[in-house]
Amino acid sequence: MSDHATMTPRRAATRARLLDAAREVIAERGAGGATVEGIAERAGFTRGAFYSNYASLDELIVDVIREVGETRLAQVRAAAAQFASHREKDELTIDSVLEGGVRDFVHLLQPPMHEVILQAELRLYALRNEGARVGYVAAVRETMTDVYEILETLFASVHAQLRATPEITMDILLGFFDQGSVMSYLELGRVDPDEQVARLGRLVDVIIDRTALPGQS
Amino acid sequence: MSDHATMTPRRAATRARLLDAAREVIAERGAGGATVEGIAERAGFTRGAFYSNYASLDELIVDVIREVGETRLAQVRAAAAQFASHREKDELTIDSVLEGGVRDFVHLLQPPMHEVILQAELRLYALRNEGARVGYVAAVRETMTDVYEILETLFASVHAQLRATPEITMDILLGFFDQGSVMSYLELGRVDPDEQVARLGRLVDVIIDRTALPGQS
DNA sequence: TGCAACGGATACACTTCTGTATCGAAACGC
DNA sequence: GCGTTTCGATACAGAAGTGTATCCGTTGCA
Repeated sequence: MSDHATMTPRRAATRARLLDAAREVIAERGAGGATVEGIAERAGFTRGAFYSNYASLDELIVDVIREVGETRLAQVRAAAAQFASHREKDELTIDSVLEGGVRDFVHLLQPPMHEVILQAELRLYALRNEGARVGYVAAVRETMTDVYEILETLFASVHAQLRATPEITMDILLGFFDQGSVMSYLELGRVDPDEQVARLGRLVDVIIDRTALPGQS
Repeated sequence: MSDHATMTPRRAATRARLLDAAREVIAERGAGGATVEGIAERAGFTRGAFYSNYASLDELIVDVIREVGETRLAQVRAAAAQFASHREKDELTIDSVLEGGVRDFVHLLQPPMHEVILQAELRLYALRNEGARVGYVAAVRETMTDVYEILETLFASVHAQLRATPEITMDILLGFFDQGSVMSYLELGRVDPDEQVARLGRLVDVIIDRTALPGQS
């Protein structure tokens, strides 16, 4: 199911358009407010096309969860690769490393509002639907593991210590940025990039131990 | 609007029943899936009763947001009062204070699943509806301020320093427990009290500076 | 006691969505 | 090139919800 490689190009393309449409509609109207009719129409099809590709709306939403998870993981890995290539030529002080990290990762911390809403909707959907939980949790955990490895490498390269276990550190990170982006949109209607960078800096000061470090400016 | 003191008892009682029903239905079916019909029926009324008390579903949901905010604030203040009375007779070491804090506040960190879902739904509703944002943000900020003052008093009494600003500290706390309770429900289907207490302890070790402290066990 | 206002129930017309069944057209195997 | 399978459109009946209009019992007040 949903393995695009094993289906005809036409079918794969139709499903891809339905997936895109579903992301939009769920972000706009919520998982509860999303209808087969609305999604098919947004994709430029009728309901007939939908039902010939998915047995139910739930099946499509599970597919959306899978796809969003894959996309996010790919983005994290791309940012990590970019960071790794930068790091080779950059000076290895804690500040330069942090600055590089911010430069390469900060776009992940400023999701547009519809992404914030979509994430929240999918999380809620997973809370309510047993069948979606496994896929959702797996995607989150995989992303967390990747991010934690990046963090560990990053701080190890400047001999800094994370103050907490991987699990706690990742819970802090994820919760912190989730909270920050939501409150930004609620209070300002937008996310301020400079503000997020500053918040990231202050968070780093909390989660790492800077006491016995060389190379501070 | 919604000031129960200024309306007839009958009207106030009807609205209270509709509010309770709305909380349940929103938690079960989402803000998008909640209907006037469903809420009225849950409250034991017909739609006629609903429309004679609220002009629209949106008006009721805004009232739910207000009520949930008030309830949470009251719970926080009750826990704080309980904690303050305990603290007078307890020994003032950092561990006894932390233990007392955990004892009095930990129930706030283990919301039942329907509360977690309701909170998430209301947050999403506020993200989508400009009219609900002001009330939502005010309620969150007021709660945050109260909690921060409690934290500050708590740590000052044992000469401990919070490592970050109030805003950052509260964002970490809120995000951390939001993240933790959601992931607990997704992975275990429940929140483990002992686990949450342990997480709280590890989080405290991250957000405070224990280095130059007296009275550690 | 009587009447006016209020609160809640019922009825109505309208809209939106669902799932299935049927049909034409495009793509594919031989 | 021709038959077969696949894909998407159209049609249909039914379910569920919406907001308004109307009606009736209750309550409160003089």
